[in-house]
Amino acid sequence: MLSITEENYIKHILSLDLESSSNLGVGTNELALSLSVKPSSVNVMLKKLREKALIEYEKYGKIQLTEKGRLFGMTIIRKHRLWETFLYQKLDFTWDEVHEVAEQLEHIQSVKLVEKLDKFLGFPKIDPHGDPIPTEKGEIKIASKLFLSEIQTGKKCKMVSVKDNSAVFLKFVQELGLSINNEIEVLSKLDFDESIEISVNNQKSRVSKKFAQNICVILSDKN
Amino acid sequence: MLSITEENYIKHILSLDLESSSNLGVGTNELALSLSVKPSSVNVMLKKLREKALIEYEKYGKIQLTEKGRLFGMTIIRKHRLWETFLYQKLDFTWDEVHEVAEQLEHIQSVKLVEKLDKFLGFPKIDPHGDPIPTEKGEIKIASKLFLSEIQTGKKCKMVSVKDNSAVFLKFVQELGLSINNEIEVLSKLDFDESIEISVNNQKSRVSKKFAQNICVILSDKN
DNA sequence: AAAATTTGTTAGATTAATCTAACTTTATTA
DNA sequence: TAATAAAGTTAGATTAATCTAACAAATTTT
Repeated sequence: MLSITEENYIKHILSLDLESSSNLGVGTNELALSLSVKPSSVNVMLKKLREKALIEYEKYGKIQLTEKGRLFGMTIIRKHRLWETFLYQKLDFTWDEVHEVAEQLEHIQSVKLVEKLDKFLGFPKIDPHGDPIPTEKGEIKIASKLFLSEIQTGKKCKMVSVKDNSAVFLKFVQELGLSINNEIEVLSKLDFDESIEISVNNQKSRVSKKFAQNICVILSDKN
Repeated sequence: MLSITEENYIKHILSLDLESSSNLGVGTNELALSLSVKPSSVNVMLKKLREKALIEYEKYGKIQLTEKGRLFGMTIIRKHRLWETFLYQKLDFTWDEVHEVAEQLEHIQSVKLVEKLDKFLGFPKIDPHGDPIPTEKGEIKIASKLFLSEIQTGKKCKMVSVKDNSAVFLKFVQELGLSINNEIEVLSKLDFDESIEISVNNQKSRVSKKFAQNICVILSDKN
């Protein structure tokens, strides 16, 4: 069994890996920054994780998770996102409060607990932030969250969350008739100011790039 | 903030204190046994807890919690019992599975989480084992759990749980028409074999001392 | 390609929590 | 009450995770 510290190293390696589309692996300093520890601490731990066959790495090289390490990381992310869903849906935590508590809950060791929690929540596919919840086998089945600004012209997507959670922003979102689970079609993009023309509920609107960078969506299956 | 280890020390001191009706305090070896560590480890930690004003103790003396320490311990017990209730009532864990997981969950740090969990569960007063759940202020308001064998002749009590959870025992309990929340009146006790005559649902039965030592009850208010 | 910068590593120190082994104090019993 | 047993303490070692400071390798810039 892994210590909480080891779990956090694995989780951060995986998260950094998932963020950077490239498959080159993670650097020592990068990981140290992400974990808020010094690179020398990371270096010590890397040797330990390599011993346990959770990562592959050699001196001055990049860090890569082994299949075992990846699976471990995925179950931690799975637990994190299930707990976030629980806190949000069942305990009425707000959107921005769930992360901190889930950081702790994700380390609870009990396979049965995760299974039962999943069932209790009705086998959710995405968490309150719109991020996909990995399966028991560590697979991410649905498309990952993107920003509306990243969707290609002509494609349809579904709104899953917002990045900015300020009252001002949310009010504007509402005025556009946008809300969670709405389908959005990207009609056109203007090179001039990078503004985007979208269609929601058969109603066309034009939004700025900055706005689109704060709307989180997943690509629809019907593309 | 306390480490998980420190929290466990405080919790065990409080539990040993609550178990032993006497108010003499807890011994080093006793605590070491309860925590599954060596007495020398306890000794080191005692100095630390004294520094933090959580316990009172002097060399070769007994360990006593300060008011601050007692409150801390109570909030850990409160969290433990609330989580046990959650696991049992909402996630369909069995009676004997809840403890192990609650041992981990009790260390999650979030006042808001405890409040919201309490509300979600409908402000329960006792946990699945029949033990009282302390209030936010660290008070135990309802009578503590006793064994049926400890109830005086003529008194009424309410069944809250069983100690033995074997199928054989539970079947026998059922045959007597006994179940959770039933009111039991102790009609008489026989000095000869210490058997007890009880009344449940206006039906009289005679049970052995051993049987009565496995039925957990709380005294009724109407005594 | 040499210099400068960034990135990564090593050695040695520190802290928390534990252990073993030797010792001291307190309590029990013969 | 003296001997024995039980309970409690101390010193010194160990492990995990961190740090600082000095150093080495790789990359980027000039």
